[in-house]
Amino acid sequence: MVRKRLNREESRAQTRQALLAAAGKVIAKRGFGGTSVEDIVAEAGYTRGAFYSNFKGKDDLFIELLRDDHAEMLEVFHEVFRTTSDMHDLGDRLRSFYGQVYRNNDQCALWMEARLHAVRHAAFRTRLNQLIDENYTHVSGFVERYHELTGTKPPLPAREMAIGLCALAESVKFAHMVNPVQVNEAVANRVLELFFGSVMQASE
Amino acid sequence: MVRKRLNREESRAQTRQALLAAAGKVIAKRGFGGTSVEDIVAEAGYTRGAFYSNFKGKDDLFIELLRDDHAEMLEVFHEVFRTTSDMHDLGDRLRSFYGQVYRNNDQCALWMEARLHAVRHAAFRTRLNQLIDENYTHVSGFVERYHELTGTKPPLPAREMAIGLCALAESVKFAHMVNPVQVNEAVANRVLELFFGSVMQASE
DNA sequence: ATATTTGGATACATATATGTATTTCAATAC
DNA sequence: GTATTGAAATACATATATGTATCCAAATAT
Repeated sequence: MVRKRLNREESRAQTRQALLAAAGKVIAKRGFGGTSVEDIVAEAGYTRGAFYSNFKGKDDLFIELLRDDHAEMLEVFHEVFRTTSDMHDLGDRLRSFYGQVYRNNDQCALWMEARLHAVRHAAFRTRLNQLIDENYTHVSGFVERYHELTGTKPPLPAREMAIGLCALAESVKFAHMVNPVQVNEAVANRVLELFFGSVMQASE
Repeated sequence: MVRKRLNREESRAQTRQALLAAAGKVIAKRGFGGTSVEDIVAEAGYTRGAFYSNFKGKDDLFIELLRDDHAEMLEVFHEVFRTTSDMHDLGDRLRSFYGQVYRNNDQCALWMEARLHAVRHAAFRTRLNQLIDENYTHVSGFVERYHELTGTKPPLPAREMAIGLCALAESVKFAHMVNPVQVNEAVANRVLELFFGSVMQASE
C-alpha cells in the first residue's frame, strides 16, 4: 500500500486523509450522530490517538470532510458547465450536474446529514453555510450567464433561482433514494425535467 | 397533572404517549442516531423499564411517532383543502399546507431524520414509505381534483406531480431552516410561488 | 379478602464512549 | 552518532448505553 518512505508531513497528511475517507464511509452508513470516534478510527485502521492528534472533535472532522467534498463538487460543476457554449439546456445541465456530483447515494446522504446537523448546531451551521452559499453563488452565476446569452430576464433574482433549482434537484434525488421503487430513475427524471422546464419557460 | 385514577389501559396509554412526546422532542434536538433510549425516558420522567415494556426498540418507537404525526398531518391536509371549493390556487393551498403541517421546525427536521434513517435501514424504509406513499396519494388526489375542475390535463401523471410538489415544498422549507438568513421567509415564499406557478401553468 | 396480573422500577452484567495523560519509536536536526 | 521532536499508540479514569432479569405495587379477577 505505502510505496515510498514518507516524511513526517506526508505521513501525517496520509493518516488525515485516511481518517476523512473512513469517516465519510462510516457516517454515510450510520449517520453522524450514530457514529463514534471509535467507529471512524476503527474503519481507518488507526486509534483514537491519531484522531485527536488531527482533529479537534467530530464536528471539526465533519466540516473538513465536507470542505473536501465541496471542492470536488465545484470541479465537477465547472467541468459540466464549461464543456459547452450552448446555453439552452440549463435544465439538462443542472440535472446532469446533480447526477454527476452526487456520484453515489452516500454523498447525497452525507450532505443531508450535514444540513440536519446544522439545523441543530449554530456553530456548525455557520461553517456549513459558507460552503452552501458558495454553491448558490456558482449556480447563480450560471443562471446569470444563461440569461445574458439568451437575452431573457430571470423571473426572480438569479440567486433565488439558484436556491430553488438546488432545492428541487436535491430533494428529488433524495426522494429517489428514500423510495427507489415509487420514485424510480425514470420518474425522478420526468419530474425534474418538467419542473426545470416550466421554470425556465417562465423567464422568457 | 393526573386528574382521575386511571385503570391499567389508560395508564399504559398515558406513559406511552409521554414517551412518544419526549422522543419527538429529544430526537429533534439530538437527531435519531444521537439519541439514546436513556435520553428519551429521562426526558419523559420514566425509566428504561417503561420503554422496553412499551416498545421493541428505538426504531419501533420512531415509526410509531411518525405514524401519529402523519395522522395529524392528514387532518391538517383535509382541513386546508376542504375549506374551499375554489380550486384555482393549488400553489397557495399547498404552500399553506406545508406552512401549517410543519408547524414547527422540529417536525420538519424529524421527517428529514426519518428519511435519512430509511435510506440506511431497509426494514425501517419499508414502514416509512407506507406513510410517505399515503401522503403522495392524498396530494395526488388533490391534483386530480384540480384538473377535473379546471378542465386541464396534468403534464405528468398526478402522482408524479405530487412527488415533485412535495419534494419542492419540503426542500425549500428545509433550505430555509438550514440558512434562515439567505433563505429567509420572503425568499422561500417567492421561490415556492414561482416554481409552483410555473408548473401549474405548464398544465394549461 | 385473597389471588393473579402486569406496568414499570430497580438491579445487574456487559459493552461502548469520551478525552486526556503518558509512552514509544521513527524522522529530523545538530 | 546523539539529541530532539512529534505523530500516533497505549493506558487510564470516567461516563454512558444496552437489554434482560427480577422485583414491587397497583389494578383486576375470583
